[in-house]
Amino acid sequence: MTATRRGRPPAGPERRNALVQAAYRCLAEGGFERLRMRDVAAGVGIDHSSIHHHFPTKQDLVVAVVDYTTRQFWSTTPPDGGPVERLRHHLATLRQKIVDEPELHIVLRELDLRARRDPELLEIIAGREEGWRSSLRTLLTGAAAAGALAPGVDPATGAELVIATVKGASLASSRAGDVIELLDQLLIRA
Amino acid sequence: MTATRRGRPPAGPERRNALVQAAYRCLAEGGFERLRMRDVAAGVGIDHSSIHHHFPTKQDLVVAVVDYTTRQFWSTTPPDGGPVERLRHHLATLRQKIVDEPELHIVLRELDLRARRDPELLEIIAGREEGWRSSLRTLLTGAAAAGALAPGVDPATGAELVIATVKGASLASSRAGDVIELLDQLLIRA
Amino acid sequence: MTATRRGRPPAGPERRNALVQAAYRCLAEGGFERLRMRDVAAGVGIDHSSIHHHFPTKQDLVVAVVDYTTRQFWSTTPPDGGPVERLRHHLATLRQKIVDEPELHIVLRELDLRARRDPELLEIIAGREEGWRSSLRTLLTGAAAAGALAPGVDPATGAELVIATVKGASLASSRAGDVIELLDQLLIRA
Amino acid sequence: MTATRRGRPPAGPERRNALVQAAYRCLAEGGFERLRMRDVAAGVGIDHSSIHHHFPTKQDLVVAVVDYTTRQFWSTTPPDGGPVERLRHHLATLRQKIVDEPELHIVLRELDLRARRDPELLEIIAGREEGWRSSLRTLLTGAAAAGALAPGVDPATGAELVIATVKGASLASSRAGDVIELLDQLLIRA
DNA sequence: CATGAATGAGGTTTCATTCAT
DNA sequence: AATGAATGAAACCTCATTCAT
Repeated sequence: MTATRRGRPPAGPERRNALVQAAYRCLAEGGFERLRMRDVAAGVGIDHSSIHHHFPTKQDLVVAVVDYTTRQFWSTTPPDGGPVERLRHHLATLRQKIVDEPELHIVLRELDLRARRDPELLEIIAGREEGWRSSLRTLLTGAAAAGALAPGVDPATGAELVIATVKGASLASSRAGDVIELLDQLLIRA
Repeated sequence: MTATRRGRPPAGPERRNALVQAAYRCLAEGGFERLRMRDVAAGVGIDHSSIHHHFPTKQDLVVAVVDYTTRQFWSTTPPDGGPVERLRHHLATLRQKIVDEPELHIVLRELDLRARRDPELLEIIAGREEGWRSSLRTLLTGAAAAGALAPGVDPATGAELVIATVKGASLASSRAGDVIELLDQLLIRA
Repeated sequence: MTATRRGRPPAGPERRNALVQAAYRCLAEGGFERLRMRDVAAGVGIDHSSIHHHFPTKQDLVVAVVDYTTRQFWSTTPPDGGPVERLRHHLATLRQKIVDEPELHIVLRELDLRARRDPELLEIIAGREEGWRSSLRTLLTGAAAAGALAPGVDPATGAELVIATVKGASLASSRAGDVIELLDQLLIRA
Repeated sequence: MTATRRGRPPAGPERRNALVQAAYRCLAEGGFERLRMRDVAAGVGIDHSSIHHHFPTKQDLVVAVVDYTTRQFWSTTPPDGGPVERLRHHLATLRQKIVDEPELHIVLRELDLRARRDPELLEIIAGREEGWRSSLRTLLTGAAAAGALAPGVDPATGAELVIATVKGASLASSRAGDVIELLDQLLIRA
């Protein structure tokens, strides 16, 4: 067997990922306000000073977490089908994710707030969000062309509405399902 | 005589309010992550150890800020008129406030996140939000009765949609105006 | 009796001075290499974090020590008499100080080296040394005018020789007495 | 064949020397206060943990640097000629070295201070200095016998004066030239 | 009420060193 | 020999809090 020896944590680049995920969990639990290098280290079972071997500074770790978290969110496999179906599917996926993984969205909201005072994070997050935005616009434009959009809805503004509602709904995940369903209903013609 | 002493900053309950407002400003600028008793004290020009005469502990100050901030938000003079007009007016007021005072809403989002780990805050905030919620329901029910609500919209769910959208829109105040206008348009029949 | 209560360290500006002197002692014992805020604090019997109440940063403390140490050195009451007597007296005083308080000069050498990488210290030290230098020049010029200087000695260069020899001699205080005596003998005509 | 392996940095004893010289450069730049194994390793392009294959501990490296540095200084080829010429030549050489290589002397002063708290270094340095001292005494005794020494100068004390002045002068290399020239002039009869 | 001094827990980071590979 | 990962002690600094004045 070529398995790694037991009793030793498997080092290598996996350790880096493990740290990022541990930091993500800390963030989900206590927000930036309570993000401590010690706790992150404890999360993977190493000494807190060892983190600096992988991430020279706390900010470096934070950046990695932002990258990880945003990637986590915007990695949806786009389905086939017409624009209306794809839009519906997208909204359904969002709804499902908020219900299934509420922490992910909580962390994303935490990032939104942090980015206001951290240009480095802002750049990453804004970049990722821009991808989402343009994707939404494309879907809405397609739906509009198919005559399936509620009348008088500008696709660009519609995209903003979706983004805003999803973000706001994620702050109260228990009601998020109904909210997004209603948004779907109002936005797309039956 | 109950006159304030001459030559001294007017202490008393005004000092308490000043501290709360200073804390609010700190919160708007740096979030809970960077809320420091020292900075709050500096904001009103007193020594940081003096805060404890007004608020025994930091948490006490935070509670007071939550009270102040939520009061700030839900202090809208309800207009006269029919339910539809009142609903429209309410949405317009929300839109205006987000655009005019974006920090207020940022602080409210900060509170939303903090409340997840702070039952004391949760109670206050949830209480205030419940007021907003029931008020929205009343308006929407009235609008529905007047036949002015989009068909198939449950007033309770509609209230949640408004809350979610307003919260999410406040995270990007520059686009909030259009988003809430579109929400109005989709929700209320012309 | 208006004496300060026993059992409590007498606070006030004395504490600041006590810290500077404690830092001076640490410096004398271990040099900058081993200068620790903890040890300085222990030297006056307070918690190490309390130092920051008096000196926001370590560098601030270091600057204060430099000020204290250099002041310590260049505070010689100039005697009356002719230039030759004053010069002789000055050299005798230097000799005495090196023998009596070797640590003072060790610390001064430590400062000389540190100042090479610390512009803030350099400014202070260079300023003080310039005072010494010009004072030496004056004395040597006076001695030259009185025909008491060794022939062919430029007062300015003579001042540098005194400075260099004193500094070097302080590195081996046990031999410093004889060295400075010899310097006196070579520099000043009997 | 004892040839070095191709394509690899020539390891072996050369690596050891390279490390010592890198450490010397670090010392010249930042003193003991800022001497870091990491920086030394970076100076020769290897990982910092690899140093320990050549020097088990930092102190071992320091000892090697002391040996290297002191050897650097006292490796003067003694010239032929009479004692007076040899003395003059020696002083001229010292002057030249301070002017040409000021860092060498700065490092030596750094060592003088460190040796006060490090018996191991003290032994090495004192041993080397003793060689210099006795050599100076011999030269001065010779000069005295030739009637070329300033009257009333004890060779032993004269040697101390030279040592002290050279050390002190090295702390301000820009003025060292004139100072040592004046010392020569005062000590040796024209 | 306000302050200055002090505290102590805890934060991030640094660094020499060790060890398996 | 060299490396990457980990360690643990220790460094400077921050901050809410307490207390005597």
